[in-house]
Amino acid sequence: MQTSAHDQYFRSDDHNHARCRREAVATAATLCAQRGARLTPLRRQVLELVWARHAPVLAYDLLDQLRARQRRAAPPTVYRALDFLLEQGLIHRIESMNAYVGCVDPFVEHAGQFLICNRCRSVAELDDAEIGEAVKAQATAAGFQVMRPTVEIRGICSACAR
Amino acid sequence: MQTSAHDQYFRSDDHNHARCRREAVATAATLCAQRGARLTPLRRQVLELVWARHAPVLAYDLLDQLRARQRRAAPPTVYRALDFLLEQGLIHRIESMNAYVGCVDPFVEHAGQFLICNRCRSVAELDDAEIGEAVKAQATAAGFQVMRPTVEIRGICSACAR
DNA sequence: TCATGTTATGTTATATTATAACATTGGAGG
DNA sequence: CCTCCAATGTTATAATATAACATAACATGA
Repeated sequence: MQTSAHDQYFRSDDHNHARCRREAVATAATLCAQRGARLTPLRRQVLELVWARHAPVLAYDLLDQLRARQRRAAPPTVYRALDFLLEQGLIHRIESMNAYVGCVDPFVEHAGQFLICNRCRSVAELDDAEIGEAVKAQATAAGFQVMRPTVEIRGICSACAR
Repeated sequence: MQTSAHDQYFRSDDHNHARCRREAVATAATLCAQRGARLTPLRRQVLELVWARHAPVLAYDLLDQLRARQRRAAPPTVYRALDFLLEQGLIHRIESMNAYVGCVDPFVEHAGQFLICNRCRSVAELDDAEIGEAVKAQATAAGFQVMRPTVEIRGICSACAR
């Protein structure tokens, strides 16, 4: 399989995504166990659904999918599970899409920075120090105390630009 | 009147905001005239309402205010005016709040970066080259073509932290 | 001037996203 | 087992946004 420098950002179409998802859920289970947080069957199921792709998923799409899998579900079912996963840092909310995406590094808390393709919707999650420092520098100059930085870069990924 | 280094970011409570608003609307009129875009009474009125403060305004609050001023208005009335103002670069949408804020530099197109106080909701609009370049560098490394960068930093402004 | 096409606004209905409030269930620890 | 608290179920509704079509206003060339 060929690789390129871009691969560390966006996943190729043919990467083993089942494995990504499996590992993400396993990691989540470990972290929750460590923290005494309960990754219930519902929450785990929602996490799996969010991990369907490296792309943001809408809350009501999750709702439809839960219902398709014979689970009684209403909007709060989904939003509460998402709230739990957000609190645990297992997913991120993409503000510019009202959507949710799995966190690729849930071990340490971080807001993340996202490159989001407008065509295929794929997301690359970054945690770039230079962006973070540039933001911090401006905040400091303004006497501003950062609580939650949102950095979402919309555009076209290399695969879609070809 | 005392000033501090922070003033170039957030406006003090006692700045002459009526003047900010007047100038913003005058600038908008000039730009629209230059471009052959029509800043109709409705659009101008919405722009004035968005400029009520240096803080994001919700679409349905604008709707209520239009109605309070004896104008027949429905949601599309407001959203269409907002769309026009966004297209002309006269306002920005704050994705993390579903809200809209006046652009402090509408002469050149730019996405802007925002420091937003969670307490008083005041916004400081930046267009910092370092942030922009750090984002650009990551995008380039990922082979990603940036179309619309969203940078919204939520936190506490210096006035509210005191 | 007025006929005409185009842009802007009015109007009604509905889609989409999210939360409030209260009832019920189920698990963990005493 | 109890008991309590956390999790989920359930119903209703709030908040944000757009679709679709009707009417009005405006610009411009005949």
